[in-house]
Amino acid sequence: MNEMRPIRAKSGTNQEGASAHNRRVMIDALRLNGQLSRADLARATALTKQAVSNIIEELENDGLVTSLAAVRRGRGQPSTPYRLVPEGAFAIGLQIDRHVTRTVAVDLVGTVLTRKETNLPAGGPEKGAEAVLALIEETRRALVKAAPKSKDRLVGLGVAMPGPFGIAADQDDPWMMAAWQSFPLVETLSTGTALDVRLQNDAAAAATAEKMVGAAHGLDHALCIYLGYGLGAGLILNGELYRGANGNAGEIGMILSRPRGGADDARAPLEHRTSIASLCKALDLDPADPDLYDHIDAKARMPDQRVKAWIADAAFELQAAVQILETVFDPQTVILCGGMPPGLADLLLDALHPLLPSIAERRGRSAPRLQLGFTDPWAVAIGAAAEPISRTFDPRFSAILKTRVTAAP
Amino acid sequence: MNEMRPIRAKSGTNQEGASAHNRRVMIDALRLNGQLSRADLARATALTKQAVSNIIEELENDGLVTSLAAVRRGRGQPSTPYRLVPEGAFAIGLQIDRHVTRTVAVDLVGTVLTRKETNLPAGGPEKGAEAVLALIEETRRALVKAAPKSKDRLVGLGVAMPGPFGIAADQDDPWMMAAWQSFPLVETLSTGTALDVRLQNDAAAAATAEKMVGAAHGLDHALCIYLGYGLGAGLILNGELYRGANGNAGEIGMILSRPRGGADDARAPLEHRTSIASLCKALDLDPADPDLYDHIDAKARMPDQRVKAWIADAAFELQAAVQILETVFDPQTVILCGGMPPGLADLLLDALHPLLPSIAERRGRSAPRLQLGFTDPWAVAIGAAAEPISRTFDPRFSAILKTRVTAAP
DNA sequence: TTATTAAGTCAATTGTCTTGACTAATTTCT
DNA sequence: AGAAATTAGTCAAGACAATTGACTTAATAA
Repeated sequence: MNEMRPIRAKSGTNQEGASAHNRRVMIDALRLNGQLSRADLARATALTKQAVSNIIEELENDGLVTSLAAVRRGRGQPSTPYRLVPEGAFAIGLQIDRHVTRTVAVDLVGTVLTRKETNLPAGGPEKGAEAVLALIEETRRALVKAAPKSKDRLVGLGVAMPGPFGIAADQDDPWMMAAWQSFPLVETLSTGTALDVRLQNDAAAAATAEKMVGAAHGLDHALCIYLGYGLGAGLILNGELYRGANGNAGEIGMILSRPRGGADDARAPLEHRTSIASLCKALDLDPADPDLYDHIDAKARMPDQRVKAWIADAAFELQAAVQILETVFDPQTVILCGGMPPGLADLLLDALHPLLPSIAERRGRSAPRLQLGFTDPWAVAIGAAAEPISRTFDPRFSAILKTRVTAAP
Repeated sequence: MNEMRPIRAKSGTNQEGASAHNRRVMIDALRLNGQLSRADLARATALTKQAVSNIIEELENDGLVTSLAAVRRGRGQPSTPYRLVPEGAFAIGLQIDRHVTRTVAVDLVGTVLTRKETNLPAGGPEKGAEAVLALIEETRRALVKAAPKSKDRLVGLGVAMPGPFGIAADQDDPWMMAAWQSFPLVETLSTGTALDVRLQNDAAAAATAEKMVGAAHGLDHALCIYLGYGLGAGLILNGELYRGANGNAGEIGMILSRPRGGADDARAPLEHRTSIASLCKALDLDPADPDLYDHIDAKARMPDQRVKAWIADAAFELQAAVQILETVFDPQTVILCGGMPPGLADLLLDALHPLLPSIAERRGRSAPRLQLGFTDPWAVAIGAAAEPISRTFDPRFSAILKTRVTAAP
């Protein structure tokens, strides 16, 4: 009788949605400002003192916030500040990369409590999935040992791996990332761990880390360029990570552009020239070498001609990338991060200046156009762990709505 | 006593915020689906039948929706569909461009009711502001004549002009756009018209038009490349127009890239090669000529060598721009629009194919990677007029919050 | 004719924020 | 020293909007 076309509509909300949002706003405000009194919170959130009082009391009962000693702030009754309780929530992060697999556990404020690293057995996900589950189990045990409360307060498992997802990928990748990308990893880990599992690409995870405990803390519009084995960008727009229609937003390593000295139509992916993979190629390093980081570190400390040439090339491309991202997104700042030795990062940042002119050159900037973020190789795993915390506690549109709008990775 | 640092926090919400959101969700659903019954709406929005009934009754009393004849849909009581009432709201759009100033008035569903065009007196905003106010007044009168209800139902004035805003601009622009860009236009128009005035750049306006009545209707992730006198992009992300930290997001005409055949470091703004301005330059046309459109139309119908060369050049650059945007945003589709004769648009679209490979090439795409949007020169003015409608009636995060978070243009 | 299904209403309930009056603690003014 | 002003925070009642569950109405299917 009826054609049964699907009805397209956004979800509605109710008082509980509003309440959930307000709880998140309180937590966000405490995270951003360190400590605030109930009156501070009322002013900052435009809610009434009474509403704030009720919510704070609830959060205190839930073990998410705690009061500090009263402070006198001039005239009037002294205020009682509140702060987040780190042990209020925990999450585990998993990074699957080509040469290494890492897990970390973090608490509500982003402190790292455990970290583990392993090399997956060759053979892709069919064999590797089991090892990954074992690693997570081990991490969980270590976390419970370090923080017994975590047993009931684990909010989820965040997974980060190189993107893009859902695309016919390079088949000539010896680390079988393509196999991992098409493997039903989220489902496998969900059933294997009974945790809420979400997947993002490594650049997005790096951006999540920068947002929670790094240079993007408190910024609503920030872009993280992540220089790892590949090249990507994590996009923080309107205070939330932007994923795009298919979870592949920010894969700037796949921008096609002309190499220096190439012909007009000789277009190649940016990450062929600007990534740790390209550095390894340029320096004849073995990317699978467990001591790769130290080798690169040594090279960066005493750069020879080949290192200098790679840096010049990479900086040339990154200048363009930064200018493009600034022009397209109009962000407050761009953050350069990646799993590389600090020496290399400094050389690269240096070589990027002066930056190309862009609309980001405006009077009264508060943040620098480009700054260095985490270069810690663990940043991606930390960001992966930060995602469940962010999803559970940060204010976001989808958290208000009745049926959670989940974007497929 | 106290250091008085500002407290950073997001705004809270309450039942009224939730209610406002639900109203918007209903209107959005009716806009997207044409007509829906209360039961349909309840299912689609995850609200209860009763809640929907109350909201719909209220919207009907407010003159925003109306019921249609009951329809039998198989077993069960027939349902009563509702649809939007076009006369429920009106808005005026103003486009200030280099050579021409246009106003249009639209209703709730985006139908254009009046359109006016004028040439501003030379001398920039000091002299032009008065003429603009007069034009708006004239439009308002014409609108009231065409739709008497509009007198009490005018929700705002949307203004579109070329960006970027707040940047030290080209001073050698004979049309004094720089002067307009630094002129306090919003304030002047606000006081002069007593309307709610908001400013956006022309590409954003074009995207707003595409979203309300064009190719982006119902899409949550779409990019509109706007080829006008300059070159820009309007970004629809998560169903909302993205403005960036300073309202300049999408100014892709200012991407610096190497011209075909140029040296590696010979970087120039994209719009120097890809814009109607560059076309005029290439064809020795006078951009201020009131018959410019017809001249270009004639050229496009019988393209000579110079036209072909320009198209090849522009398409070469646009291919790269589309690939960059797809890679960075991972949208559902990219829409090419602009104020140009359809013949030229077709030639351009043709020359853009085959598109460069990108992550947008995935199985099961529902929308084409690139499609043609409005080429109507009035699209920007229509988009400007659609902005107040969208701001007033579309679901958006900021509409739920207590203190409206307004981004400065 | 009867059962089933679906749309939509009625009336009471619930959850959450708001309102306005209040208490408490501190500094500033006289 | 005492009074006034200011600020933090609580108490209790009220308002608002969605929910709940029973009900009515109207159609098709058996």
